Amino acid sequence: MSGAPRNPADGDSAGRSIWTRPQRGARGPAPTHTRDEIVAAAVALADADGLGAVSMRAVAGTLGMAAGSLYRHLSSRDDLLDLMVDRCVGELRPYPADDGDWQDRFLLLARRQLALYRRHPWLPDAISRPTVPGPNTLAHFDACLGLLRPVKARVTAKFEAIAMVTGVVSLFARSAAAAGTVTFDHVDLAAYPHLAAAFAEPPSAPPDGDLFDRTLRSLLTGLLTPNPT
Amino acid sequence: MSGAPRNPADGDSAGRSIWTRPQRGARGPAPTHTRDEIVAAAVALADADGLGAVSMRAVAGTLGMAAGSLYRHLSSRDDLLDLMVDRCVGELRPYPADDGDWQDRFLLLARRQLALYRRHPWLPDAISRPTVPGPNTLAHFDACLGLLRPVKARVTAKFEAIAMVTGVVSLFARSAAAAGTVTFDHVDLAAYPHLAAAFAEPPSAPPDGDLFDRTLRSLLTGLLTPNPT
DNA sequence: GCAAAACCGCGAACGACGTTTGCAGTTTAC
DNA sequence: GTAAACTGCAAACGTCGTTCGCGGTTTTGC
Repeated sequence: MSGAPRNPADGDSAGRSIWTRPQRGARGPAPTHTRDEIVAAAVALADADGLGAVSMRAVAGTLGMAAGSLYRHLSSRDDLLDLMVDRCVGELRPYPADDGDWQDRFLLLARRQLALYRRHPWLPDAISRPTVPGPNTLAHFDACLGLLRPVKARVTAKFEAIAMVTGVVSLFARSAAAAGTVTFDHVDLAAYPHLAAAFAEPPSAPPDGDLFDRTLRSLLTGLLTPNPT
Repeated sequence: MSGAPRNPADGDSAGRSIWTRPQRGARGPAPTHTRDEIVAAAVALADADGLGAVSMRAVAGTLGMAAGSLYRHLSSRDDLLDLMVDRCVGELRPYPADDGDWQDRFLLLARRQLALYRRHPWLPDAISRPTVPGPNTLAHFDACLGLLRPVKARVTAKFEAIAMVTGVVSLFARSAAAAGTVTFDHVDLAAYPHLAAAFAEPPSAPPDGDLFDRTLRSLLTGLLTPNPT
């Protein structure tokens, strides 16, 4: 009988999170697949068919291995999602240098973040979920703090601003992904006068400036400006 | 043999969505539970243990019925979630009157929305999902448009502003629900200098004014103000 | 060198999930 | 009064995340 230990670093207190668990044990045969391969396969699956397509069986299947074998590399599907998130957040590198106008730099990073979320539409869903931040996520956060160094504000205010900007970027990505999904067909507009009036207007094209830019700029100045209190 | 029709209004083109499906058929015995009872039970379950606790078996169980029987009232779990959302959005009534300063009124409604999301922490998750808007959701949207009537802006701009405010309220609710969840323990801060510096600061309490208020105000003026373009 | 310990991948299984189906019983319409 | 429509139930299907025990492989310690 082989006994209790089934996973590397599965002891009482060591390696509780993915980020501290060794990629492979030091004793047995070489794994046929690396952790990176697994995460890459999962990301490809999610990019193609959404988060729901990332099942243990599907991920293992594209790699030609059995579903249970995945648990040699990670201890749960949540771990896999955490790894996927951090891998994609790594695409944000390199971060903008922290010189010049801080708001411009910050917006540049936010725009890159938006592009990232559009490239991986499942990312907002994977992030809005109790997550253990990985090295790339921490580095991104650190870079944001670096960009905000010239700003005179409390640290908590900066934290809040970063979180809010990240959240708003998610909203933009989501609304772009869901464009055309919401339909008001087959709705009796009689009971909703303002809605009916809105639809009666000529369907003017959206020629306003850059909504993303304007939104984030007003958000940043609102949150990180020495407010009169 | 009873034949094809299994659900009320299950024909070819009628009653495709919950909102057009009749609550019960006209022919058979009286249902032992109403649709409202089912939705209320599901909401109670979600309030207590989150969206994951809302399984067909659990909902049916608390009502003393079999899981499959639920499909006499709705045609999928997604339908149930849509009903739950709309039921809770109904708690936003009555809407503020559309006189006085429109920004104040709008913020009042947003604050009520935040309270709603805190009362039902699963709501943001249930909303961020392809959803068919129910009557209460439509009424809420209509009320928002009513409050924005004195604003001189394109309809699309108003739509965007409403969506953005709703999204930001979700963010606030989520961040409040996840407060203390994110932990930076067991992280080697050496690699993240700005993060380390931030934690080195005295942990000043958050005595800033009203973050919610400031955020939404700057957002609204940024989105609904005649911008110079 | 050699045994013990640790690790790898596999296939089968477990419990929970959403949903479907056939059936017996009940109510309404014609 | 008969046929159609509806209700609820128990059982089942397929999928999911996850666990378990098994042979086979590699390293450790002597």
